Amino acid sequence: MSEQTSYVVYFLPQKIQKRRYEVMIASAKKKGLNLVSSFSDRVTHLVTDLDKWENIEKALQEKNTNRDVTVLKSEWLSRCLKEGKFSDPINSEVLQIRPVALESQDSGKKEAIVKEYACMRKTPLKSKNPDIVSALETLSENAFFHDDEARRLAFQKAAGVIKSLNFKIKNINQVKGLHDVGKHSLEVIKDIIEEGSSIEVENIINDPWFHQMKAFQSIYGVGPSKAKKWIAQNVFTIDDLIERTDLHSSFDHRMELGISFYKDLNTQVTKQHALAIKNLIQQHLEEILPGCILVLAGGFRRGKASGHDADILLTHPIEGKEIGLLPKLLNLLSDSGLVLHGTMETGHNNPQTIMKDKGKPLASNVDHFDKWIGIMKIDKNLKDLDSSDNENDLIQLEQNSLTETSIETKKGRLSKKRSFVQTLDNNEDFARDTKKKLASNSKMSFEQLLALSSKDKQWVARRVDIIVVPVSQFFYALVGWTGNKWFNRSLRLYSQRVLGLKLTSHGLFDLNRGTSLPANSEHQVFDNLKLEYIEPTDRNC
DNA sequence: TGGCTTTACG
DNA sequence: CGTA
DNA sequence: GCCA
Repeated sequence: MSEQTSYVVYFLPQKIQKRRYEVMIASAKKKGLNLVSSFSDRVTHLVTDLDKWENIEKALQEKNTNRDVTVLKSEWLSRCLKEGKFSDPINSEVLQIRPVALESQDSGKKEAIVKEYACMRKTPLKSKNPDIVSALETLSENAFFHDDEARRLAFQKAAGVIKSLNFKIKNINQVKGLHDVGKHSLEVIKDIIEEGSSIEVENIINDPWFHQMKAFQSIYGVGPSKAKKWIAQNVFTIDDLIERTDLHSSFDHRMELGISFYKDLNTQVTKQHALAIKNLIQQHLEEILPGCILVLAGGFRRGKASGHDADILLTHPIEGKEIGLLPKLLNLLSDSGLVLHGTMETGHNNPQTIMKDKGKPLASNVDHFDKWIGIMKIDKNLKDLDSSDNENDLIQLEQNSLTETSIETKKGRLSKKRSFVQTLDNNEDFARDTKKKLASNSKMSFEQLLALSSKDKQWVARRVDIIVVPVSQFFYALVGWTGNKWFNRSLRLYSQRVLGLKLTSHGLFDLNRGTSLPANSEHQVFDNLKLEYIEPTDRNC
C-alpha cells in the first residue's frame, strides 16, 4: 500500500492565525510531510478552517473547484504532524460542507451539503453512479432476504445518498464522511471505483439462492416466507411451481393469480397505459358521481416511464361525496368485465372509526382509506384518449379546496346528521353485497386460471390500486402515495424526530395537543413540515 | 448501545 | 403471511 | 450498518 504517496496536501492560510499557520508549515517541512505551495488539480486533500464552501472557492480563486478533493479541518493536519505522517481522517476531521447534493439546473450555482434526511435532498430518477447504487441496493435487498431490516435500511440509505450526488465519483475521498455512508459502504464503493466491481456484491448476485428469492418474490402474493419454503423444497423456477402439483394445496387464491398471470403482471406497465386505465375508471365514475378527481400517483408521478402497477387516488372536491363510492365503482367495473380479482377494504368511514379518529388523531400510521387492491383486465390496445396528465387536476383541486368544501360542510351540518348515518348503513350493506359478488366472480380454480392466462386474449392483467380519499386529507395522501417508500420513511422519521409531529397519509398531527395541520396543496404539506418543497421527480431515493 | 415508519385487513 |  |  502506497498510502503515503497518495496525499497531496494544500493548506489554506485563510481564517487561521498567521503564527499558527507558520508553525504548522514549518513543522511539516521538518517532518518531511509534503505540503504543496499552491492549489491545483493534483491536490487530493485541502486543509482549511473556513466553514463555508463559497468562502473556500473565493480563497482558492476558483469557480468550479475540482471535486476530487477531500476537505479537512486543521485538526487533521495537527494530528498528522504529531504522528509524523499523513493518515486517514476520522469523521470529525472531515469538513462536511462540500457542494455535493444535487441542486436543480435552473438555480445553477446554489450549493448544498448532503443533508441528513433524504426528504431534504433532491434525488432524481437517473443517478450519475448507477453501478454503485445498484451494488448498495443489492446489499440492501440481500439483508432484507435475511430478515435484517436494519441492515437493509442502512444500505438503502447509503444508496440514497449516492443517488443524490450530481457528479460521477472518481475518487473515494469524494464520498468519505458523507452522512449514512459508513465503513462497509465505503469499501464497496472503493472496490467499484478501483476494480470495477465488488467481490462481495458479485458473490451475492451469483448466489442461486439470492436469484431464486428474487424470482419468487416477484410473484404477486408471494413474500419472503413462501419463497424460502419453496427453495428449501428444491423448487427452482416459476414453471416448477406449476408442474409440482404436490405444492398446489398450499397456494391461496391470490398466489394462484400471481402464478397464472405471472407474465402479464411482471410486464412493465407504460405510463401511457396507466393513464389510460385512469381514464377508463374516470369514465365509469361519471355514471356514478360526476366531478370526481383521479390522480395517477406512485412511480409514474415521480417521472418513471413504466412500472408494475397503477396507483390511483380518487377524491371529490366536495368533502363527503366520496363516501360509499368505492363499492359502487367496483360493481360497475365488474359488470363491464374489467375485474379479474381484488380485495376491497371498506368501512373505514363508518361512524365508529370517525369518532376514534376525532379523539385520537394517531389511530394508526397506516391508511384508513377505503381502498381496492386488485387485478384488472385491460384491453391490450387501450389508448389514452384525452391524455391529460395529473397536474391539471391537482391545480383545480387546490383552487376548489377552500371554497366548495367549506360551504358544503357549513351548510346543514345538523340537518344532515340523521340522513348521513342512514346513508352509512346503506353503504355498508352495499359494500358487503359487492364484496360477496366480487368474491363469487373470482371463484375460478387454479387450472381454469392457468388456461385463461395461456390462451390468446385481447386483454392484459394489470395490478391496480384505487384509493378513495376525502379532499381534506388529499394532499397528505398524495405525498404518501407518490412515495417513494424511502422518501416517505425519511419524511416520517424527520417529522417525528425534528418536529415532534406525526406524519401519515391522512395528515400531520400534534399528538399532545390533539390537533392537525390542514393542507390544500403539496406545497403546504412541505410548508407544514418546514421543508423545502421537493418535486415528485426528485423523490426517487 | 438503542433505534431504525407503522399497523390493519383479508 | 402478504399487502399497502 | 450507521448514527447519536
